[in-house]
Amino acid sequence: MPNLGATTAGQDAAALFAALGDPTRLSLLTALSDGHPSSIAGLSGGTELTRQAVTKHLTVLEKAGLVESMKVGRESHYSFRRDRIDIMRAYLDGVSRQWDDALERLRAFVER
Amino acid sequence: MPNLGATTAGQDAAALFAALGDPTRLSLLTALSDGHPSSIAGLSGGTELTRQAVTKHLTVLEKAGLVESMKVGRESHYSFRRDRIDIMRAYLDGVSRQWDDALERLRAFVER
DNA sequence: GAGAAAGGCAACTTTTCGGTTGCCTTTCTC
DNA sequence: GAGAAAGGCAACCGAAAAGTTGCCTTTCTC
Repeated sequence: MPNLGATTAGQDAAALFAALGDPTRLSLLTALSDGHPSSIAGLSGGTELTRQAVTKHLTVLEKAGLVESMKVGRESHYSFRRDRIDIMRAYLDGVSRQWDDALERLRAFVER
Repeated sequence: MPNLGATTAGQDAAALFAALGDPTRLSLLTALSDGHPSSIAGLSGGTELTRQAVTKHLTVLEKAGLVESMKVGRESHYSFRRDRIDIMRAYLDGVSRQWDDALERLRAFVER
């Protein structure tokens, strides 16, 4: 009965959430969220991860649009894309608002 | 240099995001977010998925705390937990606020 | 009480994911 | 210009995830 044929918006949101659904990627994003664009070497330094592992995670984040990269000389500088965070927050707002509305309808129905 | 040793809060948030990072689960959650607790049969009806597949997804959602179940006769009724959505929104707020702060510091530095 | 509806349990297959290793190219820097 | 630093590319590995099938139990309902 409910529409389970994942909507387009749902697909997008799922891709974003999936990108965030890994502790390492979330750490990378947090590291980038301080505003300093960082190189791959800079981000993998101080970790037990190999440079390639970090590269893969950054690629996932970039494909999800949460991060963007720019070549600077021999380095790749990654930076945070704030607008995408807003998209997800909007999605979560939508879900919880829908929930609020449902509670409201339920209350109205019960009190009638 | 940056702290990549995934924080506790980050771990929690990652688990929540991971639970949402699948189109099917996101659809299930959206279906539940209208406030009607639904049975497994009700949720899998109208999908190409088997009942067991839906059950697995619901288990994932329940372990992540996004959903709770209650036995009613021979049925299991699943419902949405709104408070967990708030946790994720708080995380996203934190990330984007940090970003805002960084921009503010940058602006202050440039204008000095 | 018999058949059907709802679902739990467990084994199994296939795909994806996180990660590593090895090698090659590009760009610095002395 | 030679060596080092930064990183791209591709093959490979092990574990987890997504989904299926088959069978058994519980609860309705006629």
